[in-house]
Amino acid sequence: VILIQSNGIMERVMEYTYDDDLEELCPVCGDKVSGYHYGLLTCESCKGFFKRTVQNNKRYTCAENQECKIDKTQRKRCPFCRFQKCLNVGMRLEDSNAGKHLLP
DNA sequence: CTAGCCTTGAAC
DNA sequence: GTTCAAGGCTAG
Repeated sequence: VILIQSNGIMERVMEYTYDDDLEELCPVCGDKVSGYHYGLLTCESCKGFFKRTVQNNKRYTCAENQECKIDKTQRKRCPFCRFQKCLNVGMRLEDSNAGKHLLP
């Protein structure tokens, strides 16, 4: 946790100490992030994908053992595991008051 | 179905 | 008035 103070008042709080990833890639697919989406930094693809999936109650099935490695190439092959990973990294459609900057 | 751009709303 | 993120729309 990093605290940046200015004039003795806390302005911003950084949480989540990622060690390998620089905060510029999706934790899901590894594409370039476009900003904060659903509680964390994701790319436009995952934003749209997650939206489509959750909002329309999409139902995917994994042909394998639900252990697919999700990267920029395989993410299209297994939407099920992609979605699993989205959930696993902490994406939430509504109310994801987690690692945002300062919102009520 | 995927993914980028555009639009809209809320917070600041 | 500006910025950020959610949502929508469309082309491939």
